[in-house]
Amino acid sequence: MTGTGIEQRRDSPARGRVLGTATALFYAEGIHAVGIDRIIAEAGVAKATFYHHFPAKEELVCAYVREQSRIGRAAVATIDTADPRAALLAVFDQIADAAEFPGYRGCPFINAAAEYPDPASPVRQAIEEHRRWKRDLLVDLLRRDGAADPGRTADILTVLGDGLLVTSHLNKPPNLRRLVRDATTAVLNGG
Amino acid sequence: MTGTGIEQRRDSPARGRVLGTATALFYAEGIHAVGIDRIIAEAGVAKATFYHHFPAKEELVCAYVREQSRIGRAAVATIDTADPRAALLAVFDQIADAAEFPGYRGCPFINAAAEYPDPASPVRQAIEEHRRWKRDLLVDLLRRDGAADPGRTADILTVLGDGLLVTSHLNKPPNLRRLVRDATTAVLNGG
DNA sequence: ACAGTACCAGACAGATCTGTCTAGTCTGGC
DNA sequence: GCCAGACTAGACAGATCTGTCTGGTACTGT
Repeated sequence: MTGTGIEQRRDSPARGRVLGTATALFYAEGIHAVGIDRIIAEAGVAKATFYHHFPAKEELVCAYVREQSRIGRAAVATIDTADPRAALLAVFDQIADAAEFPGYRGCPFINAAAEYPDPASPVRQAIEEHRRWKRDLLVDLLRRDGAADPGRTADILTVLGDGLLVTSHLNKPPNLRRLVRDATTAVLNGG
Repeated sequence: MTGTGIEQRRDSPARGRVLGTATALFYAEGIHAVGIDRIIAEAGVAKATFYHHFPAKEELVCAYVREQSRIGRAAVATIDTADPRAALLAVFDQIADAAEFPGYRGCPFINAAAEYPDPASPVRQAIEEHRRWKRDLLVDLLRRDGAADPGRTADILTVLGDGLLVTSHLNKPPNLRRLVRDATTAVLNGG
């Protein structure tokens, strides 16, 4: 049996163009602020094709969140985890990388959650899944780094990460890269 | 001359009802998700009255942000600042207070910024003004507390505050109050 | 008595949004 | 040859959104 049906549907060029366009627009301008008409126009896709791949806008928003999650996981996957301490620092260095990127507009998950108040909504659950993944990653690295209480230190690192993502967007403090490194090191040593 | 014109307009009962309703709805459900029709219906105000006080929705959104700023400043104003160190801890304790409040949905300024991408927009400038006020507050208290580099420590405390506001909403870590206190103390002693 | 204003009720216009539907093209597998 | 499915173009319906306008009531200061 060849890869028909769902598999092909997920890989179709039109679907990819829609998801790519939506990812760029949703992140840059917000989700409620971008309509379907604009997405299909910029993706060069017919409306029927869009609704063929995504039964409703919310499905597209979920796919957007999962796409952002995929991008984040891919970035982390490039990190060598042989040395857990170095890997933890590298994870946080990536925040500084992202913040320097032109068009940086904060954390896509925090921003999306701001637009979806209901914690039970599929969008929020997709966000939660990503945050669970990230926390599990931190706990694993911290355990391997010999942290006394990996769970609690992961919570503190989560606070630090969220804070860095927000502050680097809304305040743009100077010496962000050093601030990230110092704060991370302080938590890991003093944890 | 009596307090006519702008003064009276700002204090009118209808305007207050609109702003109060909008503040509750915008915070709870997001800004783009709440329409004018719903606000005036729940505030019990005629449409003409609304547009009499707020020429456009964006004016109301700006007033909402300033109202949230007023609420935040009022909360801080209750703190005794004789002891700057105690005052700093009290400011961060208020984050834990807010996070325990039923209906807590994160920081209204961070959430609003997520919906207004243009940093030059009036809404974003109102947000920036609040964040400037908060940073100035921290710098002042830190200086009086004898911090070596009040500006830099204020940046770190801003990261911490933003992180706590976000994480306490999206992760709800256990022992939040102790986490807030420990993290703040660590920054103040180690920073 | 009068002007000004704040207010209410609700129709209305015009734009935009989501989502459906029709009608037809192109391509790959059988 | 034939058919299923991915695709395009675009009309259409119905809801909702912002903002305007009409018309009328009530209070307030002069």
